[in-house]
Amino acid sequence: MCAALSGFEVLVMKIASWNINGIKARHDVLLEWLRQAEPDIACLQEIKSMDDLFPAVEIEALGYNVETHGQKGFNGVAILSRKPFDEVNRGLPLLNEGDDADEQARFIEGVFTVNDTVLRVVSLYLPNGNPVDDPRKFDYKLDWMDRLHAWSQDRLLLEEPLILMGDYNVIPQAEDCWDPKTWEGDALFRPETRSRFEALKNLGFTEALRSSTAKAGIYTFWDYQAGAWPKNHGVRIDHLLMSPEATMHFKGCEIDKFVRDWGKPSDHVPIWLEYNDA
DNA sequence: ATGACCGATTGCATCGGA
Repeated sequence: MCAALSGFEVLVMKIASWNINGIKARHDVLLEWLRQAEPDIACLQEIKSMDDLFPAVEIEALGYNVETHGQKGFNGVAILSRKPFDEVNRGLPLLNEGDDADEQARFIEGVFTVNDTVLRVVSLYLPNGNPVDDPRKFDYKLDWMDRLHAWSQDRLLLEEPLILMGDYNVIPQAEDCWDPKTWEGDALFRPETRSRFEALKNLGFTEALRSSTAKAGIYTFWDYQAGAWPKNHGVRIDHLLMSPEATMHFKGCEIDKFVRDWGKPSDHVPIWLEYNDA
């Protein structure tokens, strides 16, 4: 109201991340959440679909541009945006030339224009890493985190608003899970994993949720098994990391827990931030 | 009573997820 009266418009964008655990199984739930939550940008993980089979028609009918980086059966990420994409980059670069190619679709970057400035948004699905004694799993996870670190160092040199959002498969601290003892030794909670997440943040990122609250027991994932949801045995593994230039626009962070109570839910719930574009 | 999982695949069992 005041902004309108004073002659300039303050707009707040809603930018969300959600591991939907399969677009085929979650199509109707996703559409309902898009209608209710009305995000301006939504980063999706685990679409479990090839690009040309992604059901984009009804999503586009709600006003979204759709860009995917998918593969058959597993993984796969996407970005839905009401703003047009200026640029899309798929896949996280390798650390060294000659390294084995990464066949897994876990990373997509969208570039947008907001009030004549750049906004970069990444949807990422970091490897789970279990079991830790399998190098194809845990070493792959740690290597992927090293690649994300290197890519982020490079991007931060641009000094632009940049938001890295997604399913990190990282429990940052003991208070981010129901029972730390049950997670000891798990790839999501191993010291090698948590120290890499800390190192990534220490490049200069601000974690949206933790800049809003220090409360324990805030979760974004509840396993389908063993009544984890009704018992509130959750973990906080979906994170939003903001570059300094993005943090200046940060207004708040929320988790759409209510979606976990809907029929046929994903095991993750959406997490989103408000981005003041003035 | 005390909470027995879910999604994708060419499948009617297996894998991957966390």
